[in-house]
Amino acid sequence: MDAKKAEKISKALADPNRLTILKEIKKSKSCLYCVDLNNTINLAQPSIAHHLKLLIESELVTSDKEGRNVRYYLNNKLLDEYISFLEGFKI
Amino acid sequence: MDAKKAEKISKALADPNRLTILKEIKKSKSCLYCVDLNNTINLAQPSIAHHLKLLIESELVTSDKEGRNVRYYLNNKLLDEYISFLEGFKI
DNA sequence: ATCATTTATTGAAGAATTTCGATAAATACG
DNA sequence: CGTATTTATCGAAATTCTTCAATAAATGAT
Repeated sequence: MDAKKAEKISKALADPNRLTILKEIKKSKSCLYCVDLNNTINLAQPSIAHHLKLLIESELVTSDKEGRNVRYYLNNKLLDEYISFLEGFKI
Repeated sequence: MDAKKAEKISKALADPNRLTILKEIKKSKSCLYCVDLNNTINLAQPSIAHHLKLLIESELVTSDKEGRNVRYYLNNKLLDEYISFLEGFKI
């Protein structure tokens, strides 16, 4: 992973609501629907959509459509690559 | 590590110049002087000082004074804690 | 086909971040 | 002491990010 990609992922992680979304994805046993976040996160719907978009653009989260719902998944592989990048800073 | 702390660290990592600083700390074999960064990073001195301050406030980087220089170190322990926090998102 | 539900987009306001010039503070050197 | 070097702080401008209301788009249900 290059620094530019790591920067984008760091930015995706640099917001409390996006961290909450990742926690909810984990809690939901591998996926969740966007609509479920409206109960968990105290933000207007367009704001949640915005945060999901940033997470997807960072590729930390993937999605697929199921009818009119969207399911979200964590990209474990990319998270591992990001972690490896960070390990590279260690002495 | 709680989410608030992780957010702060993510923010510290969410800038190309700060990632460069961390890389330089690594390259310098465990420490470096602030003044060395002026050659590596194309920013005015107050900007570099600002980025170093954010890294130190996140506690990802520690420092100690040596005469009029300051040495910077990576906080390996905190980086590991951050990585553990991220691992917590994995399925 | 109509209506309801879920998600996405647009545009704008406010907040936070980045950057720099100017300047101050601290320390080393002669 | 006076000067040079290194780092920190202040204040302002520019940019980026967050948030929301309004609205659109897509799909499901009746």
